[in-house]
Amino acid sequence: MITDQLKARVREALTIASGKGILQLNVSKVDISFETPRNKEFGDFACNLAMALSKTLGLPPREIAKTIVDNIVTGDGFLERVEIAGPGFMNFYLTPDWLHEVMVRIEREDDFYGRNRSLEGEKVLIEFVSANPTGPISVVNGRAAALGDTLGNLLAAIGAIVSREFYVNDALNSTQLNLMGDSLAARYLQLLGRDVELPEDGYQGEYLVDIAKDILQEFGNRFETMPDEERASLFRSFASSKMIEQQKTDLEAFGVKYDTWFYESDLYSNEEVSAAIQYMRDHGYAYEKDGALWLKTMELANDDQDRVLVRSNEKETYVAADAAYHLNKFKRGFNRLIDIWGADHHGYVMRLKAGIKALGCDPDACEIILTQMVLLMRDGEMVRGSKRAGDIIPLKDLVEEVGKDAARFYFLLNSYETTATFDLELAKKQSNDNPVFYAQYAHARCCNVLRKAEEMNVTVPKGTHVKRSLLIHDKELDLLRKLADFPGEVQTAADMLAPHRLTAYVREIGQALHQFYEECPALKEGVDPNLRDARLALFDATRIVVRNLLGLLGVSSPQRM
RNA sequence: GCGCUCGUAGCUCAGCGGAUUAGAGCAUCUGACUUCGGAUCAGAAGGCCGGGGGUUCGAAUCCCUCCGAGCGCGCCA
Repeated sequence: MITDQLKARVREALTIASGKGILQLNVSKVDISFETPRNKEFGDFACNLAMALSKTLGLPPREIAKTIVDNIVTGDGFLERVEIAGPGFMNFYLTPDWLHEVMVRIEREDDFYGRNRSLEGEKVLIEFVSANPTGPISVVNGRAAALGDTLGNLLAAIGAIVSREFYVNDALNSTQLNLMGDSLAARYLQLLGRDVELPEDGYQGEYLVDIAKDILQEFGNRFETMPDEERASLFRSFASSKMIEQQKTDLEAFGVKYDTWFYESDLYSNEEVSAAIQYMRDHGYAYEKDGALWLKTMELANDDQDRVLVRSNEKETYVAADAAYHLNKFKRGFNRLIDIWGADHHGYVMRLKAGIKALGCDPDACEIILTQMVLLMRDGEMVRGSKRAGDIIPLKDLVEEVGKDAARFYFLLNSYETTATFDLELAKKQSNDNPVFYAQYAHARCCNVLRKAEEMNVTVPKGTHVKRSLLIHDKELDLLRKLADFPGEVQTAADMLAPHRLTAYVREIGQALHQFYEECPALKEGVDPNLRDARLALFDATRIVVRNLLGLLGVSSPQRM
């Protein structure tokens, strides 16, 4: 990256200065960082090192800056000059050549432009959505789905091996699932004309009626007369398997595909839960009280009270299963776990971390991302979004209404740290204004110009063979600057686990492209062929960057719209 | 009551220690079609960055406090 070269220059200058005894510091320990100034007048890159060093060196920032600048190599066709500004900023002005070279690089790296290997060797497991199999994927889950999937793309882009996982809460002691099975059985019997009521607090959603119809069609009335208990267990498994199937379909329509669907029930059948509990006992992290088994979460994770692992009725709690589950993740070779949860589970973070620690694993290797709530609005009223009451808004509906691209982009638009209000009507209405189209149009526009060139029998030239130094128009340089930012933007977004930065960035690229398009014609009459070719090459480079960027977001790049 | 999170333009949000003008989009108002497709571009207007203290050369950004909103505090998941 270009800033690495600048860093090397600065480090060189520091070494010289400290060699002369002007600055007294351990050069290898100095952390040098660059930023791209908001205002172009402040150069291509700015460095605040002098201010940062001011305290440790006991010298005024501007004086330090001067020493560094005096010892830095400039005027060699790469770095034009360095200026000191304001309280002690060093502003670096590069020759436009470096921007022109970006075109060559983009062309050469093509699909790989923007990627790097900084996370090589890291094996990351991202677990997200993991909705109970008691209803369809809702728009509320859409946020986690878009976030998790895109984070996966991002981390993979910087070299990690990424696996996406959905945890299916299908354990036998799930009361929700039992209730769901009973509700389904009631629907089934109702369809057969029997006068059966839904269980109290049962699941009211229409989707259960649909599933009941499927069952009726496939198996007829053969479950009508069987003993209640037998039917209950049968319908419980029907309910969950049908639901999971549907969840898979809905998520795939949203562009999310998991590497694994991990069943909680497997943890039990493989006795991993009991083994985990035994381990905790053996290591003194669990104790008995009031007939139950407790985990020392106070000691392990500063919890305000200890938590139950095994109830007095001998059923394990969620803590036990989840600890065992995370141990399983580590055992599969992942050295970094990312869990995406809704903010309503934040009270649970400590417990899980305690559980992980009690099993001898490193709690810090597990990052838990809490997405703020998505509040539902319908007809101007808040909706609780309860699956039981059947008032959820399915993600499927949104995807069908506005399309996968707009739906995904919608959720990636802002940080997961802010509470979002979701109004389906508004989302539909706004889909025409969704910035995703602005970005996609930028891509289509590039394709269009290139296509037009071919129609005019102009061969689209390679950036390598073009007179790049002709690109000196403000809008050309602005666009090139944006394209040059891409690798850094990917890195930052991945480091911060913040995909929403990319949705902001893609709009900036779009803007730069559209402005360039307006002001810098390539194929109009009277444009010098050399300039025309250089501009065509720039369109092509932009096309590649936008396509790569949208790809990271899981959004398609149409050639025409 | 205790804990976690969030308060930035009319609305939806970026910015999360840096540069005397705090940025986008939508909505509002003006302009640009003899066009490489206007799903575009140019411009205007709109803010004591919830209030108050503090740390710092420098704060929307870090700390404290108050106010407001959301969410948690089960032998539920």
